[in-house]
Amino acid sequence: MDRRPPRRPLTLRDVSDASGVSEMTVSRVLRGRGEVSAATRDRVLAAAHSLGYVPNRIAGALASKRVNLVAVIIPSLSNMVFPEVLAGISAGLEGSGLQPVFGATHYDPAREAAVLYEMLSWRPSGVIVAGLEHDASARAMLAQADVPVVEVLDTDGTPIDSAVGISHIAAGASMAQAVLAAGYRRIGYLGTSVGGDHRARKRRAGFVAALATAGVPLAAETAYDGGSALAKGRDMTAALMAARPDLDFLYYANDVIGAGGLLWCLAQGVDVPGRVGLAGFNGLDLLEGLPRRLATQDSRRFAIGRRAAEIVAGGLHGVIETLTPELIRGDTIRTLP
Amino acid sequence: MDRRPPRRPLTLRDVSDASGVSEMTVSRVLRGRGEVSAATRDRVLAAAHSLGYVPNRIAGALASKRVNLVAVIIPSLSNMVFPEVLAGISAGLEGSGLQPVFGATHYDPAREAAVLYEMLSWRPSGVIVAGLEHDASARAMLAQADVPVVEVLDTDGTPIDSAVGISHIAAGASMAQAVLAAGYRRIGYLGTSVGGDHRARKRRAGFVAALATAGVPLAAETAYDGGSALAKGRDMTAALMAARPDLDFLYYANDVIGAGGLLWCLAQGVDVPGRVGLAGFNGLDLLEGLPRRLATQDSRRFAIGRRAAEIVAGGLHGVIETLTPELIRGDTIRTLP
DNA sequence: CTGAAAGCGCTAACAA
DNA sequence: TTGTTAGCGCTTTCAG
Repeated sequence: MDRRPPRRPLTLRDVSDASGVSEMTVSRVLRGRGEVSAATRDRVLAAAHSLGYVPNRIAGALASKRVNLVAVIIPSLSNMVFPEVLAGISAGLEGSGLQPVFGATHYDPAREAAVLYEMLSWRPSGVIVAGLEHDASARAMLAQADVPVVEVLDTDGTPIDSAVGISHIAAGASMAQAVLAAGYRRIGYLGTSVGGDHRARKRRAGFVAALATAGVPLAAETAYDGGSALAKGRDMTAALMAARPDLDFLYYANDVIGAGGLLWCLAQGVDVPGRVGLAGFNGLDLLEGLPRRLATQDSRRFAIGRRAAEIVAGGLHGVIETLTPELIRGDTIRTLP
Repeated sequence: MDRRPPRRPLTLRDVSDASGVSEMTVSRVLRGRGEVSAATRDRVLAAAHSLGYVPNRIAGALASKRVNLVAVIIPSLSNMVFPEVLAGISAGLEGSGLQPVFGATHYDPAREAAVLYEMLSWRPSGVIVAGLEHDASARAMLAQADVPVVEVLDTDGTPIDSAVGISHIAAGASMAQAVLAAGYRRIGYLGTSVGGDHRARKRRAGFVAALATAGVPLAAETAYDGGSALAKGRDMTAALMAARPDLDFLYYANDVIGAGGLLWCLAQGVDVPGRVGLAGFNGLDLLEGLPRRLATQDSRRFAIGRRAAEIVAGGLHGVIETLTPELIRGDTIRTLP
């Protein structure tokens, strides 16, 4: 081993001195650009390696105007769904040399704008942001950003640049049709009270509208906020069924509360799907281990993240892709009326 | 899709021209540093705002050698646990002006080193990395990095700089003692086959060692890889109990497979915790909604993330904190032998 | 309180 | 194939 490296951070110049090759050529070797003789390359790499040199991308980015960062802005990390989108983004960025930087908004438009400003100050090569709803300031920044901007998870609205997602209005409507076709008529909705969750709101709206078209009103509805969603689903279901024992179908804002409701029904010996039908949303893996499979719709979040990343990596603009959320009937919607 | 003509990005100079104030003073205003008259400040802010100027932190970081990025390196995003650590980091960074940049290693040491190199090239203000096990190259880079390095989730080993986590060996041992005290003697372990999961391996080792001290051998063991963990837990449990019906306790590598096992037992009418006791690990919220609460240990992942972030934000070095994972007995370990 | 000059460490563009 | 010359857009430093 050589002696301890200096506390002063190493620069290209150190590698240049150690190898007797000009800074420019060292730079070429380290980036794998341009023609460099094998001998020179070896000398440079040996020097860089033995010094433990790590290039300074800040300087590199400033000089080249190329930044390998992608800004990712999502509401939260606690909701299972977003990490899965991140995983998809991570997968889609694979091999492109791009790296995700993420920020959470906690469903607060002002924080979204602040986080976005912060991220744009790094001049990322692209922006991926959840949803189509942004405040005026965020909207202006996104419109001015001269890089791919992909709004994900939702296509019910007008994107600023590209969008990849599903129509939550259509998803709600599609579920309503399946529920009606199965003969259920006294239908309750169990949602969340997170004001900023536009996608849940749209599903509910699509669901209610489709019911209305068939002359069926929403019979009851309730909402929760915070805490363990599985337990909340159980408790909400117990409360709603106590208040409205006539209900024959329960549509949940998401699979986790739906699973809680399902477990409650099974524990109570309620006949599912005969006496009461159930459905959630997201298509979580989780459901596969339950004693009975909850009806749901696959929200395609991994695929959405991956596709968004590909759009950014490809430097594309104006791409709009609406994926179709597969309806998974599971065991909680009866087949015959 | 289409492509857009590049626009020249705005610079300080544009704001300077628009406001008639020198670049230097504009810079001061925008950073809130130094004494600037209210009148000048207002003029500058008005100009910056109306232009939609976003500062270029790349240039700023190069000039000031200050970077508001924190590198976060975790094995994966699909395992619930890591997003929660990220959420803790996000919370701990709140108000510090620091932003997390994350990368996933997929439990591959070579990828860990590659991701780390990539991140260090941005000269982050700190590094938070999962675990104490790294390859020689990663270890060397971390040792040379002149910023806080916090290894999280595990304290069974020697950290490079700081560490915040729990002792998984002790956690396994502690669970073993609870199991033995309850009188269980024919004990099986249900784990994962992810080779790089050092923490699960350490829990198992601590568990087995503590059993051995009491003269009790591990009676059986099995492992899974991939797929829906809840379903896997159910299937593994079914298979193991079929092969070894004499087992009276099942220790799971994590709560999700444990929950799957619990649901299977309940569905089969197995007397839990009388005939068979069960325990998992992590203390997931999920468990609160199950018909019976699985015994587990809180792995303190949010707190760990937050604390690690605080260490980075504080610029601290050499801090070692071992949190204690609370034992949650739930309803799946009997109280009397 | 405000401004001018001199880089930060690297790479584009050109020269040799 | 390799080297030289200018910056990239900002902040530090020091002068007014």
